[in-house]
Amino acid sequence: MQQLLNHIQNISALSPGALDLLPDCFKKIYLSKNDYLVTEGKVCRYLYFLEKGAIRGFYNLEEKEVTHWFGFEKDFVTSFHSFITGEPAVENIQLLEGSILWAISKETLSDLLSKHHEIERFVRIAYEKYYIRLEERFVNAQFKTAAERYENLLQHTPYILERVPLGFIASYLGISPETLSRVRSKL
Amino acid sequence: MQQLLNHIQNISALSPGALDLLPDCFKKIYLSKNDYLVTEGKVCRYLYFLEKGAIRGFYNLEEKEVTHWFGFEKDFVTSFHSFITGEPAVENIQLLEGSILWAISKETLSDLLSKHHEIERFVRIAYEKYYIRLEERFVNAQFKTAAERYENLLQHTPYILERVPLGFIASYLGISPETLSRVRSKL
DNA sequence: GTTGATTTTTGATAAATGTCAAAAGTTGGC
DNA sequence: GCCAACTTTTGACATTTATCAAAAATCAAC
Repeated sequence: MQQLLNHIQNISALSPGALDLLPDCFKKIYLSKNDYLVTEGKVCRYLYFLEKGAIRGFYNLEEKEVTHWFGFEKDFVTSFHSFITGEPAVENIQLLEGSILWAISKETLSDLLSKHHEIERFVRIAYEKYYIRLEERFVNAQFKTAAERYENLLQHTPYILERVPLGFIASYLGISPETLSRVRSKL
Repeated sequence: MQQLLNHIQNISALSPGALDLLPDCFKKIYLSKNDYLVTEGKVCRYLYFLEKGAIRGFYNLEEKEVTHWFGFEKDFVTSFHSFITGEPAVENIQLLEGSILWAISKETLSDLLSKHHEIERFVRIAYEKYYIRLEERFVNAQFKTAAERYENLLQHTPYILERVPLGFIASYLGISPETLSRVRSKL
């Protein structure tokens, strides 16, 4: 819990009063490798903070699993579209390692946001960071070659390589495992 | 101005008190086709609401202009990364048509956000909508073929075709103008 | 309307990446 | 340690998309 509180404080300082409310709002969850956190077709009503572990988001596109993001320590994770809109998730979220998470329900979060400007502010600022991160990935995905995307990953998020099988990374980069293998052999 | 106020109310209801503050916070701007709103290398200190007109964001990648987004009526536009971080913009924003915009400075907006929970809330909700929009584009960009991306545009944002030259649209879809032309001839 | 500039299309070819199949390597349970 | 399952690599080939060049179409200013 302390790690979550620290992470929040890092993004936007909260008053002791607001901070004290948080521990009761989150529920600790332990999950094993390969467990599912979110399943396609079901509404995702929780936002999670990943304290320890690794996780991937993927969906099934024409018989194939397409992994489109990874989460690690200190990431907030959820099926964002489903969580926000209340529609069924189109993606699955699965554990890559045994993990420890903290879950907050949409209702509890909404309540916090309504009652505490400083928590609303924290979320607003967190969104800015996540938006910028996604924007970078978007540009990378659409306008760079397979080799450039891989080099970019090496430079900016090399820890992914240590913790995720190459097949998932290939998918994450939008290339086939064979192409990734060839890109890697030429470096 | 009324259009801007309506649009904000549509996203998240504001009290009359908060709403009354807004007109003085925005400055009306008229720009002509081909004018620049944001230029690469300069810090972008304003957020804009596009009341009337059309606009594109692009950057120069290896001698080539890469258009990565369009804005139309009722869109908030800015060089988001630069506006949020205060770093120089890496992109350019250029008018595709003569346009009417409302500008708010970062300082003015920050002030509103700090003083009024309901405006912070509105921005938080607006971010959610923009995040979901970007997420959809990301998945589309990375995991669909050229033809699928074009068909997706036809289905979801056909008005872009009416107002933007095909060359820019090709770039927006991440394909060459020649490929776009061929995709179109087969439908 | 004519003309020059720009955009779009068409054709030929090249480069990047995907697919399929098989071999090699790795991993985890027993 | 061994075996079965899974992942990664390698090779041959197919497909998609880019590039270059030129023709056709469109646009904008006079």
